[in-house]
Amino acid sequence: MLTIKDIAEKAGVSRGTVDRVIHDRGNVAEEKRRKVLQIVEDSGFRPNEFASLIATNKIHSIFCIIPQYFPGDVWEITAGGLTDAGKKVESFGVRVEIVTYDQYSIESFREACDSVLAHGPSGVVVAPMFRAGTLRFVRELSARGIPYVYIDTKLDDDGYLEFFGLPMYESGYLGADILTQRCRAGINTVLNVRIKRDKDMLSDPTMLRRAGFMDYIKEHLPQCTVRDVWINPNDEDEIARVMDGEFESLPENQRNLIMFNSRVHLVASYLKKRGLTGCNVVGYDMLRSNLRALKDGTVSFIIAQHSDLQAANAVRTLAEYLAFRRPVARKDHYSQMDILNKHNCDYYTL
Amino acid sequence: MLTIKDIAEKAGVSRGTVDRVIHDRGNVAEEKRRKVLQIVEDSGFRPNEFASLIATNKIHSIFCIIPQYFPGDVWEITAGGLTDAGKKVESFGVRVEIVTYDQYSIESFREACDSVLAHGPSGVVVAPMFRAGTLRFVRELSARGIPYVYIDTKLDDDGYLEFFGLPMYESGYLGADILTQRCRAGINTVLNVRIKRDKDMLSDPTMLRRAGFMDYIKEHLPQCTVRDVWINPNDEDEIARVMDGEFESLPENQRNLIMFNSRVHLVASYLKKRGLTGCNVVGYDMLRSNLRALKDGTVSFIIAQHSDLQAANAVRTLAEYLAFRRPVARKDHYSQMDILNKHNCDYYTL
DNA sequence: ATACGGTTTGTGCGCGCGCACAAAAAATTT
DNA sequence: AAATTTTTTGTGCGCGCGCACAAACCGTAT
Repeated sequence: MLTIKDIAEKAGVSRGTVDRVIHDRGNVAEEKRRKVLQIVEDSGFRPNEFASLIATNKIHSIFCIIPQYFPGDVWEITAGGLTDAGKKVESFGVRVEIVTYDQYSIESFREACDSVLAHGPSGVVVAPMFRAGTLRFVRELSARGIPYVYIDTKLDDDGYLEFFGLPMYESGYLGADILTQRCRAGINTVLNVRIKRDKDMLSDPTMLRRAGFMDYIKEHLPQCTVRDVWINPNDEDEIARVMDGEFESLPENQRNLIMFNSRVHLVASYLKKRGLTGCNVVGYDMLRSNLRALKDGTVSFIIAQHSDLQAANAVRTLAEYLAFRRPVARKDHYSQMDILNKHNCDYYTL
Repeated sequence: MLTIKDIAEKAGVSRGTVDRVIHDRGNVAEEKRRKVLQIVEDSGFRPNEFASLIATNKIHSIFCIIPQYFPGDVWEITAGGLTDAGKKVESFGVRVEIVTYDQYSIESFREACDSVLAHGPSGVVVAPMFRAGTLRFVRELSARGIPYVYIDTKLDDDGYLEFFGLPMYESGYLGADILTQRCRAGINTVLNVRIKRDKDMLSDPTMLRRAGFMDYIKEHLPQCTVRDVWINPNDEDEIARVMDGEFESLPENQRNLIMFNSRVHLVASYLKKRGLTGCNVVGYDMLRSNLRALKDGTVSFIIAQHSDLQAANAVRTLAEYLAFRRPVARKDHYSQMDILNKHNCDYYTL
């Protein structure tokens, strides 16, 4: 492995000069600069990033801005990924801080951004919900030379370092394919179980999944109707009543259910209570309760998009970029969509 | 972050003493040893592994022993993973070398082992095929204090550092479930397409998959018969003839095919030639040709076990263990089994 | 020729650690 | 008590790098 000293000798200059060239710090005669650059190129020299890390002896801070979350919420999963990655990058001098905002208040988002700016972050991870506010924010970051990474959603600016997202539409399309796998020809009804509370939401991200699902149905099973069933997540008895009502009029071979949020375990509990294991049920996200439902046969498939891993990767690559100056390989990363059933889900717990 | 100097001051000793205690190098008074140990425990001190890496300034070599392979072989995938990981760990002073042996000659395996021992490796990754020979080999490694990692198969000794394997039986079981998903009730025939050459093999690892598959069928679809179809991988015309013959007597809704090796693309080519996209076809391994078959609709599902990633992880963790003294978290790692179809496979290419 | 301002270059120190060797302390022998 | 051996402890150097500061260089004005 080559060192800075080797390069310096080859070029007939001192270590300092090489250092100045490598880091573009100026104050070096054009002629020598070119010579050093040439040798660096030819030899493929890259400064030892570990030595560099301990020499700089800096502490970086990454601030992550995501929506507020309650227990069981999808954003809780994301936050978990951020925290996990935070522990891992601690050893190379990167602290990770999470700042949350109310996703229904642009005001609150501004405050979060301003607060982050005030802390003077080395890097930022942001899950944006408000276009204008985000644009203003990332412009300021760019002006200050602070790298930022989008997760979940991205804007169409090109200043971001990376983007880690979930293909929501595609996961809905996939869900439709998986759900209708079984006896495709005979399917004429699908129940889409939805959460009452979500009815009033301005922008429910799972609507994209629904759109993908609907398009698939339209393309492949035009004769099939999709019926919405609204349930209250906090009232077990009401769920039972509503579902009982639906199932009464539904022939046994038409019990196809899908939920686009992560709460399929709610329906699973109902099915378990009624001893109905033969239904065709598809849900999303690898919550423990969902996995349990897979194992006991009440849910057929779970599609896992690992938003926790996405968040963790965002932090990890940004941390490596800051601490090791590691260039990023690609800008856009879309999560894979794992199809889980009772026979393979045990192998997904890390 | 604490440093050795901090610990030394707290304990009222010098850096050297702390160093001796941490690395169990002896030559330190029992009383002080205990005191230092206490402080290290309490403060959760871990020496900065990056500083440690550059200070030791050692080069480690990992030797990997795997069966010989030809283009398109499964072991080629494994070798790819080893090589990839080798590039990544180069930066922390670990070289990776691959040594192959003829998996039908115990003699050749011995030679490979002896050759590796002669090179004085820092660590070893081995995919064992011969029990006795491997046992002899790993005993010698243990005696010399050289850590070793199993991939693919493991022995029942307990000296290994880690094991990275594929749950073959389970993947066969899963394959059966996926294959028979569609119109489960009506299935009465499955064709298991097999490679003629493999007929003579003493131990074909894919036989485990077949066993898992058969057990599933026995348990869930006892009325279903599994018929073997033998093809010659190098003769496209013969494949067509054989398959034509099989299909002639097979009603359209009984065209269920599975292959337990990675060659499902052979059947896919045939199906494509005949314009048969409605068949129910399951195969294994994420070869590019298999993915293509998924996309064009001739193959329904591919089960991917990522033996390349397994190999890469083996090298990575061993390298980190050697270079950074990172303790290993778990001994046994089984690969996940990803279910791929035409709608999610694009998201799996790293 | 000397002084001066600006540019360019070289060197020394420190980051945290491992390791070797010298110094100090303790134990043993004479 | 002195000499010797053995055990224990402290210190200095180097790993590869970043950064600051001093030294050297250069051209121009005095």
